[in-house]
Amino acid sequence: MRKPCCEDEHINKGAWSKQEDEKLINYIRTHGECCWSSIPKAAGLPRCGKSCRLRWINHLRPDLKRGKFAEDEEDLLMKLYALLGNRWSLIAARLPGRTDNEVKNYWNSHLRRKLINMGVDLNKHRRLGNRFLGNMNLGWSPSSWATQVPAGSPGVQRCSSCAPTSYSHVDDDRVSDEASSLKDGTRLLPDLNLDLNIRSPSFLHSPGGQGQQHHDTVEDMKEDMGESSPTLMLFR
DNA sequence: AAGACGCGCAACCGCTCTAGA
DNA sequence: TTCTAGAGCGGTTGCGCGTCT
Repeated sequence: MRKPCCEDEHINKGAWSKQEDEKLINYIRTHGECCWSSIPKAAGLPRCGKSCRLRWINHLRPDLKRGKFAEDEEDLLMKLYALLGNRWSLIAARLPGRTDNEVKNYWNSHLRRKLINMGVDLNKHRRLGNRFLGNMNLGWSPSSWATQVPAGSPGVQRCSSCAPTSYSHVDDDRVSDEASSLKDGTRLLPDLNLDLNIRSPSFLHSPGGQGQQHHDTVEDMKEDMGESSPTLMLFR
């Protein structure tokens, strides 16, 4: 029987109060993000470390972008879901200012329904294999990502003894189980490019190259396939 | 006006993974 | 090598709010 992480009866649960938020923000501004399990005691918060971490990551970080998803974010989210599946933290890492929880909620409440309404069977949908990925320009590199996402939140120092937390880097290893097996054991995701320039899948071409059409852009594909939404094609 | 219903979001739960002893 | 604690993740739940009847 697993012991609950917050079994202390003095631990608060439920919505955070303004005072609690302020305590946590002040503590992290002073000491950095470090050792979540000790933060509640050190900051004088009647919360468990897990709860503090979640509150900070999902609501208090200064670099968060709130509000409705823009159309391009929505489009990128669909592409990333097609590529990564329900790895929300990885998807969120590629949507600057968005959290995994936010991405997950948005997917479940908006996009899933949208796709279902469009007749996309998400149960049938499986993550794309190397057929498709091999034709996508996934030129992402950890260094390029590092230039897009700061190593820490603006104005927030990091404890020198601690590794960065998840949103400040992309956890390549955790992607590896499926993605790494896609292409001769070569890890693909470290090369993921946020541009996600999609080239038409080779399986759409005639195999011999005779009469083979080369689609350099999504627009080309749309023209050829008469598709209104290139992203939707990922789910078909 | 009020009760029912649905939706969106915040937070919790329980699991896996990893690092250190 | 094994054990343990902490961190992180995805799934699920519960609450508040808006809309509908």
